[in-house]
Order: sequence, then C-alpha cells, then structure tokens
Amino acid sequence: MDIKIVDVANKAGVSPATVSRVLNGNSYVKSKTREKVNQAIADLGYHRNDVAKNLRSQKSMTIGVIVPDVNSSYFAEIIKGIENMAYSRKYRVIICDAENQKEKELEYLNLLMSRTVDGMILATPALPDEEIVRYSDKGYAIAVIGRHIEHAEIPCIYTDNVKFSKQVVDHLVGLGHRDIVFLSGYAEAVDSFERLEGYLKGLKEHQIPFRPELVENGNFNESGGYEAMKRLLDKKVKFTAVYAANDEMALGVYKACREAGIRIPEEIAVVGVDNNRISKYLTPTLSTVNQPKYAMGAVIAEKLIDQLNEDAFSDKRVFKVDSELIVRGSTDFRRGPAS
Amino acid sequence: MDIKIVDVANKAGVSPATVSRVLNGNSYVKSKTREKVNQAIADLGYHRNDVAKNLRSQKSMTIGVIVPDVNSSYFAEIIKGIENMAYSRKYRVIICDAENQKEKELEYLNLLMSRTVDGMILATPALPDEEIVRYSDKGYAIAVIGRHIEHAEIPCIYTDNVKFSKQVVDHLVGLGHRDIVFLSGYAEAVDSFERLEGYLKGLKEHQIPFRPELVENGNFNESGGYEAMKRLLDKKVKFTAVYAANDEMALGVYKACREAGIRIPEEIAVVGVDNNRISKYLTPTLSTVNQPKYAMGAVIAEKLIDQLNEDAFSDKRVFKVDSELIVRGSTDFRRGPAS
DNA sequence: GTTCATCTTGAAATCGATTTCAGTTTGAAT
DNA sequence: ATTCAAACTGAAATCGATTTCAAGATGAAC
Repeated sequence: MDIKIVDVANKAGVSPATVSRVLNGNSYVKSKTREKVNQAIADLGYHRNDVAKNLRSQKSMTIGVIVPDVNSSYFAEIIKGIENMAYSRKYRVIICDAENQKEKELEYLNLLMSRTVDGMILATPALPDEEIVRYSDKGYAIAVIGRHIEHAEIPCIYTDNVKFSKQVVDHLVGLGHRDIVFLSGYAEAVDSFERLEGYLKGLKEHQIPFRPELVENGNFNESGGYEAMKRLLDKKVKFTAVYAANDEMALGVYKACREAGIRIPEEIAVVGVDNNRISKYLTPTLSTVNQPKYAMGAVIAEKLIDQLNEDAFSDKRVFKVDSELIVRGSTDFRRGPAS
Repeated sequence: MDIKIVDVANKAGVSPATVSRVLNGNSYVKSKTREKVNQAIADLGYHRNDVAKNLRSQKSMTIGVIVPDVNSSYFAEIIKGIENMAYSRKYRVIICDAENQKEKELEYLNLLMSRTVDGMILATPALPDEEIVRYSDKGYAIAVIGRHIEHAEIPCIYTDNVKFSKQVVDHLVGLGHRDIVFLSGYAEAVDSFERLEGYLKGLKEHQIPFRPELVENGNFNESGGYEAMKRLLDKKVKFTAVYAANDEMALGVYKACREAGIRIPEEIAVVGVDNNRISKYLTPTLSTVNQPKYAMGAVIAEKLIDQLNEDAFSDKRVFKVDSELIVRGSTDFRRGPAS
C-alpha cells in the first residue's frame, strides 16, 4: 500500500540514490533530474519513511523531555520554550509526564534510552544525581533543568532557590512580620531543601529564631497546601505570614483561610513561588516569585542541540538564572512598625 | 560505542535471533539459554534500538496528537486522558502544539505522516474535513476530537455545542436577561459556528429578536475577549449579559469590566465555556459549561488504538458527549421579574 | 529402535531509507 | 584536440533489529 523510495525512483526513471539526494537537497543533482523526481513524488504522493531514515542516519531529530507535571503552568511554560527552540532547529519534542511519581521518572528515562531520541532534557526532582551521571557516562546526551550537576557533559539551568527565598523573607520582615510559616514541597525534591535553606538564612540574618513548628510539608500541590494550613491552624501556633514553596500550595492556603474566615493580607500575608498564571487572578492577587521559565526552556534546549551537533566548543555549560519577587495584593499590608 | 544485539549474542554464545526471542519473550527458548542471554544483557547494559525494531516491525507504538494549544487547561485535560489510556496500552504519545495557527496544523500533520506514528488524534479546528478525509483515505489511522466527520474509518468524539449553547441562553433568560452578547471564537473553527447557532436557537425559542451588534469576535483568547468587550462598551449598545464562547475570553471580559467599573453579576452577567481551572478562582467565580475532557481524551485514544490492532469489529465509532452548565457567581443575580 | 510431534536454534532475508565508491559526463582551460 | 576537475548518477553496503525457513535435538508413544 505504501509508496517507497524505489517506487518514486522507478516512476522517475532514476535510482533510489538520486531520489534520496533530491529529498535531502544536499549534493549534486541535475536540475532536470530533480524536476522529474519531484514530479514523481507529487504524482505518487510519496512521504519519506522517517523510521528508515533515522535508522540509517543514526539520529531521530527528536529530543525527549521528562517533567514532573505537564499541567502545572510552570512546566508548561518551560516546555513551550523548549519546543519553540527545538522547532526552529528542526527538532521535534516528546514530552513525558512523570505525574510527580519517582518510578515514572525512571520508567520514562529507560523508555527514552532506546535511541528514539537524540538527547533528553530532564526536570526530574526525584532522580538522584548519580543516576543521571551514570546515564550520561553511557553516552546519552542529557541536559538538566532545575538543579546543578557537576559533570562536564551535562548542561544545567537552574535558579538560585536560596537567594530568592531569602528575598521573600526580607520582604515579609520588611512588612513587620516575624512569625513566618514555611510550606515545603515533597522531601525528595532539591527545590524543597534549597528554599528551606533560604528561609532559614533569611531568618538568621534578621535574628529571628527558627521555630520548627512553623514548617509544614505540602507536597507542592493545592490539596497539600490546604491540609498543611489546616494543621497549622489547628496547632494554634502564632504566625502572621506564610511562605509557600510554590503557588499551587498557596492556592490551598487561600482556600483554608477562606474557610476559616481569615483575611489575606490583613491577618495573614501569603507569598508563593512560580508566578502561575492563576496567581494574578486570585483575590487578593498573590505575591510570588517569577522565574524566566520560557527562557530557561529555550536556553537549555539550545544548549543540548548545540551539543548534539557539536557546535559547542567547551562553551558555557551551567546557567544560574535570577528570579524576581513580584509584590501583589497578598502582602499589601504593613503590620506594626516597619523595621 | 553502542552495544548491539550481536554483541549480546556473542557474549552469550548464541545467535542474534535467539536474543531477539528472549527480548520479545514470545517463542520457544530453553530456560537455560534465556538465562545466559539475560545475563549478557545485564552485563553489557544493553538497550534495544527501537528505531531498528520499528523499521522491521512496521510500527512505532506511538500515536501523535495535534492540539491548538497545550497551555489551555481544556486541551491539557484531554491530553492527560489520551496519555494515560495510551500508556496503559503500551503506546507513547507525541504532542504537537499548533499554537492556534492553521499553517502549523498542516505542517505537523505532514510531519506525523512519515510513519513515525502508528496513528494520530487531531483536534484541529481549522483543518477542513476534506483534508482529514483525504489523509485517512491514503491509509493513515486518524481519530478526531471536537467535530463529527462522516467517514467509516474515522472515530470522532465531540460535544453538542448547539445544545449547551441553547442551555446557556435558557439560563440567562431565566434570570431575566434579554440583551445577551455572544462572544465568538475565531471564524475558521467549527465550534464558533455551532455555539453561535445554539445562541440563535435559544433566542428564537424565547422570541427574542437577534441583534447582530451584540455579536463580537474574540478569537478564543483572553486579549481577544478583552478587546471585544471594550468595543461593545464603546458602541454604547444596551446589554446585560455576555455569553463568551470560552473561558479565556470571559477572562478578558472580567478585565474590561473591572477597568470600566462594571460589577459582575449585578450589572452584567457572564458565562463561559470549558470550565478552565482558573474559572473557579475568579471573583466572582465564573459560570461555565463543563465538558468531560479527560474522558473524551481517554475514549478517543482507546478507539484509535483498538482500530490499530483491529480489535474493533465495526464497533461504535461516533461519540457525542453531553456537557453541563455549572452555575456560579457570575450569574448569581436575578434581574427584573423572572420569566 | 522407530516414528513423529514438539522444542530449540541459527542463517539469511527483510524493513526503507542513506551513503560510499566508483564510474560516466560535462565543460572550461590549455 | 586534449586534459582535468567538477558535476552527476547508480550499484551495493549499511543501519540494527525481527522473522521466516529449515534443520537439528528431544522425548514420548508404540
């Protein structure tokens, strides 16, 4: 049923090699021959079989991407950046949604391993560094988003979690808060650690003693944030601000406050991270930390593709990008005397 | 550098054919041989080259999906449905984001054509029916979301746009509205037509004369809705309700109203379509039409995969699913005497 | 000890393109 | 007219797996 390159060759009265040359437009073909071949292609409605092409040429012009959750607007933006860069370089992208499950991260990694992709971009918070290094050493092209791996072959792009977390604390303390809750993401994720670290650093700098009862885990999702907030309210500990390690959890905080009749920002200030699309539609609008998500995706994709084509001469490999705090309604209230 | 099946064969002291048999676990292999082979695979860290496998077996266990916009939570949900179903049937999914551009829809269609995928699911509002039929007739397995195509080989799933649009009008009229704006999506999309049709049908049933000045185009996106709403306000025509053909445009309506100091729902009622995640976080919460998005994705994926494996004996092919109006804050206000 | 079905294995063909290598044409330069 | 490099083309090898075909081994039944 399918039309193959030899059918085109026969119809045009040339060899398959010549058809291939026309198809790939590189080497010498007489323009008259080229016309004949193109005519035959059009007549037969021929489409090149990419699987065969890939096998012979040992590449697929495809890169694989593993993310924890495609539905979060954070990764959706990153993916867009990757996709557009890849597209402009004639690469295709396969997205794998690990759905926040560690096992699925590994499963997809193994799937991508079978050379259906030329390289991959990993945003896999739960996968240990050594695992990634191991695969890279095996000869697979890998780039990483969201963490830093010490390895000459692995391009990385990540934000300084510690730095912006400290900024969040600075901001809250500047508004007169001293009892600040930290809502962490799930424990395996590097981001959880680093944001906590920044929070602690911030407290220290302002000489505010650390109170462990003000730290709760919210698993990076809305319901986790909601449950965590309820636990905090039940504990009856005193606090006037909540720093949620992402916007999803902040959403849960909003819900819990609404149910408990607590006003934001008058009674409790809230800050999130990610600048999800939703955050500016909330009432009040949510103060949050913005990362250059799209650019991060684009940069890492470009880096990986460069590496695949060895355009990169020991070029820059590690990218640490800055984030900015966006102050909105949820922290638009000064409490007590300013510091 | 890469380890191939013959390397494994040599190491295990058997032929490549035997290794292949072990790999695919089908036919007779002595358990002792199997062990030797598995040992060799483990020792060498062998990964099968799927490209070669696909070429020989003439399938890729992959389906392609083209959607107008991966960032919209509407399609994100559908994709999740597709992905999970595909995953459970051992298929992979390639997502193509046409970014609401007609040319990209076609471009991706041609890309997927080259047998990298076994079948495809199209949510391509701008692609004409005939084009889709043409490709299907060429022997490509195609399934369609969001419209109905009369063709024995093409599974379809779609919602009854006319029906729910009429329901929206019913709801608004029931609240006392008679001057109802319709905000349409871009003109090429079937959905735009059908939702307009339902709107007209609804007006007719309530003997409300159609006023063309109450229809504006908002291109299915937020800024389009915003601009359209501003045009309407500038025109100084009288209206008390807006039916936006999707939630994105409703978002723009909210923004325009906020800027103009118009209160929702007291001065203007708003209804959207899609039940985007954002819609219930707005103030006021947005009345909207919910579709079983996840299920739609899952059903159409299952149907396509069935067809690929010819499990389907002239089974059901066309699925028309029901949508429900979710009444929320944006229409929570009765004006004048009820009908 | 035959016989015959069932297991078990390997050699070689195959999937559909690309690419190397070598041979032929062409045309400009002498 | 001759020479030689560049332009053009095709035959055949190749990518790395699967699968067919045939042959050899095994073992149960008589």
